[in-house]
Order: sequence, then C-alpha cells, then structure tokens
Amino acid sequence: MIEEIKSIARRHLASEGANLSLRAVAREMGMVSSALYRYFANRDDLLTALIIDAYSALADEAEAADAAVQDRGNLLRRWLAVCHSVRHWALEHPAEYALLYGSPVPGYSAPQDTIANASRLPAALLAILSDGVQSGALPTPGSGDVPDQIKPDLARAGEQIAPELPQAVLARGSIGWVHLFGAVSFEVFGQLNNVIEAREAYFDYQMRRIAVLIGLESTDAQPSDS
Amino acid sequence: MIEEIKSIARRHLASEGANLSLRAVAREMGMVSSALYRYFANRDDLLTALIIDAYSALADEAEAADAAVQDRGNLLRRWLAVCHSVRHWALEHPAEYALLYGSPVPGYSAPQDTIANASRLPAALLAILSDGVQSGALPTPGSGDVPDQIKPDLARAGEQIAPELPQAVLARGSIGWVHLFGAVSFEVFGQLNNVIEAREAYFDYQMRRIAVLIGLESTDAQPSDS
DNA sequence: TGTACATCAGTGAACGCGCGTTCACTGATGTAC
DNA sequence: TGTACATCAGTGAACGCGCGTTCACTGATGTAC
Repeated sequence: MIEEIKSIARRHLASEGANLSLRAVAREMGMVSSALYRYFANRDDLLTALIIDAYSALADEAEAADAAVQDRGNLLRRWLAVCHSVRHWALEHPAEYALLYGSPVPGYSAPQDTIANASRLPAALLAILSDGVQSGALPTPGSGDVPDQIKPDLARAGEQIAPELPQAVLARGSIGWVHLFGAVSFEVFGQLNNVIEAREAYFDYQMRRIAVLIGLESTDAQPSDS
Repeated sequence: MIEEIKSIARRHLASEGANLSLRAVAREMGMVSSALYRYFANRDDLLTALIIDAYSALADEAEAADAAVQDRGNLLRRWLAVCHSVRHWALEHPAEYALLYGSPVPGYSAPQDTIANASRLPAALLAILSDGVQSGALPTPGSGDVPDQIKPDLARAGEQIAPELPQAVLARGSIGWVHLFGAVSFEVFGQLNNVIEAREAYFDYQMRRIAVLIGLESTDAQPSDS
C-alpha cells in the first residue's frame, strides 16, 4: 500500500515537478485525500520517503553496473560503467533525479535519514579508485597540487568512505564526482537542447577525458568501445 | 515600474523558488494583483523577463571579469576570473541561478528570446580559448580523441560562437563549460553541505585542474594565487 | 459454533488558505481647442 | 485662461480552481471468549 502510494507519487513528480500534491495522488488511487494520512504523517514525509528511495535506487544501479564488469582490474571500464549507469537512471527518472540533484525544493529541508543513502554513490566511485591504489595500477601523485585549505575537508570525507585513499587521489576523484553530476544535470535539465544531439557519445567523451585527469586511462589495455 | 516589479519578483523568487506568485508580488508593491496585468501579459511573461535579465546579468559579470584581467595573454588567469565571477554571481543570486541552470520549472518552456543571452556566457569562455589559439599559446591537439558522432554538433555550435576554433579545443572547452556549471550547481544546490567547507578553495582547485585538461596551464608563467 | 468486541482502513465534510485571470469601473492626469 | 475630452494606471469584486490538514464517522475484518 505504501509502495503503491509512492509509485503513484513518483509518476506525479514526473509531470508536476517537486510540487507534489497529496490530493492528486489520492485522487489517482481512488481514495480520499485524508486517507493518505494513515500512511504518511504529512506531505514532507512522503517526499522524504521518495528521496530516500531514489538515492537508494540510483546507488543500486551504480553498484550493479560496477559489479557487472568482469575484469575488475580495468578501472576505466568500471568508471565508465558507473557513469553511464547514473546517466541512464537519471534519464529514465528525471523528476526523481531533479529531486536529488536539482534546485532545492522550497520550504523542504532533507532530514538526516537521507544522508546514508546519498553517500553510497560517491562511495561506489571511490571504491574503484581504492582498488586501483591497492593494486598499484593507479598512479598516486603527491598532494602538491591540492590546496591546504581543502585538506581537512577531504580528510573528513575520506575517513568515512575510503580511509586508505591518498589525498591527491581523493581530490581528483571528487572532481570526477562533480563532473559526473554536472554532465548528467546538464543533459537532464535541458542545457544541451539545440546544442548537442549525440548525447551519449558526448557524455562518454567527457567521462573519458575526466578519467584521464583522474589517472584511470592507463588501466585500460586497449581502447574500448564501451 | 516594470523594473520595480521585476526587482520585487526577484526577491520573491529567492524565498519561494520558482513558484513565483503574481499576487505576492502585487501585495508587496501595495497594488492589487490585477494591476500587474498592465505590465505583463501573464505570469510566464514575467518569468521570461526575469530569465532574460538573469542570463544577461550573469554574462555581464563574466565579461567584465575577463576584461578586468590586464595581462590578456595569461589565459589561466582569465579562465579563473570568469569561473569565479560565475560562482560569485550564483551565490549572490541563487534563485535566479536555479531558474537558469536548475531543474526545469514545471509547465514552463523558455521561449526563443532567452537563447541569445544564454549563449553569451559560453561565448565568453570560448573567446579565451580563441585568443590562445590565435597567439599560439594554447596547444592545439589533433581531434583524434574526439568521437566522430559529436563532431557535427560541435561544428554547428562552434560555427555560431567561435568559428575558427579547432574542434579538439572546442570539445575540451565544452568540458570546462559543463564542469563550471556542475561545480557551481553542486555548491549552490547544497550538495557540498557537510562535505566541503572550504568552498572557494575547492572551486578554485577544480577549475585549475580542468584548466590543465583544457591546456590553459602552460599560459601562466608562475604559479598564481587566484 | 456463535456472540461481543476491538481494530483499523478509508470516508466525507469542513476549515482556511492561496492562486491566475477577467472585467467593468474610477479618478487623476494631460492634451486640444 | 478655461472647458471638454481622451488616456490610462490602478481598483475591487468575482470566477473557478487547487491545496494541506483536521476530525468525527462508518463499516468491514479479525480476534477472544
């Protein structure tokens, strides 16, 4: 029942954006609006549930994409697999993606519960880098180009997710994280309209260039066709 | 009068997000809501005016930041100046930024009028690269790593903005464009909350690494302090 | 096996609110003769 | 200099709509004795 409410709410999100209406959801379920209050304390609670689900679904997708790469040592392949899986999920669930990574919903502030699921995705990205460092395949530059001011931030973030990662690798990895969502948001939010038509190829190109920046390209024996 | 309406509307945007209410704007102006119809045909018209203004204000900011760099040959300085100016404008006008680069407003589709102003910013970025190519300071890689499928898109886009730019430079420049807005959106939309505190330093670090990717770093004689 | 009772999903009316848009209007200002 | 008229910014009431949330309630289902 809760699942059905959420699934209809997800559909409504798609057409109406974050202005999710309890009444509209109830209407579509053939119920009266007050009936929903048996399942969710209020509108924000429903929104929170959808956000947690979305973070979790996206992370599932990304983790599965990584796990599906047979050659665990091919870090570029794994990186691209995760990136493309994020993009595909976002294109299939644009409204939920917007809920997670778009403009904040006015008047709504995400409770702490959402954070655990939110960090699964960066964790999946960093796991690839961790493997690379451990196997020695990933070059580990000195932290000379990492500004001192951000070192405490990186240390704190890395501690929770990937404790053994050298700071310079972590810093570069975070650039990949930012760019991944930057590229996906650009496409999902329509900034590429009338500019780039070959969306997937453009995305792939970008993520490969960023992979070079991170140092992942050397881990791919021959040019791949992903 | 029109200016006053827009300025109050901008303030409302800030607190309410894209759910801009004509009645609230009228209320704050001490007018009755129907009076606004003398100045704007409807709500979407007002929104469109705000969007055009915002694109234009942001582009002004970026162009001024570029122009303020004395040493025109120092492309890294110019690049960083433009990037930081975009970030600052976005932090000062988060709601307007969200209108331009955030999740699409449900039910609203931007008319063609907005496009001219929207492309001023990428044009400003590409102008830096153009100067670099013309002076020979910017290395111009072969287009070997640019996938064939996106070449027509790049050609079409480049034609309008920077006709003489080699495709590989254009392609890398576009990565900078995507990353710039990805990084700014991450910060403005709250993705860095509880993760990165040294926001400006982190932003600067990112844009410098991307500058390396584009090939701008070699144009800076000595390490600069932003 | 049958009755009494508790549980609980869902109802329906109501509260008070806000919204965009329309329309006939008032009343001050400025222009023409 | 004075009157008649047009312009036009802003009014106020109304239409029809949707919203979140509350509250006392119905009526079916399941449990206990």
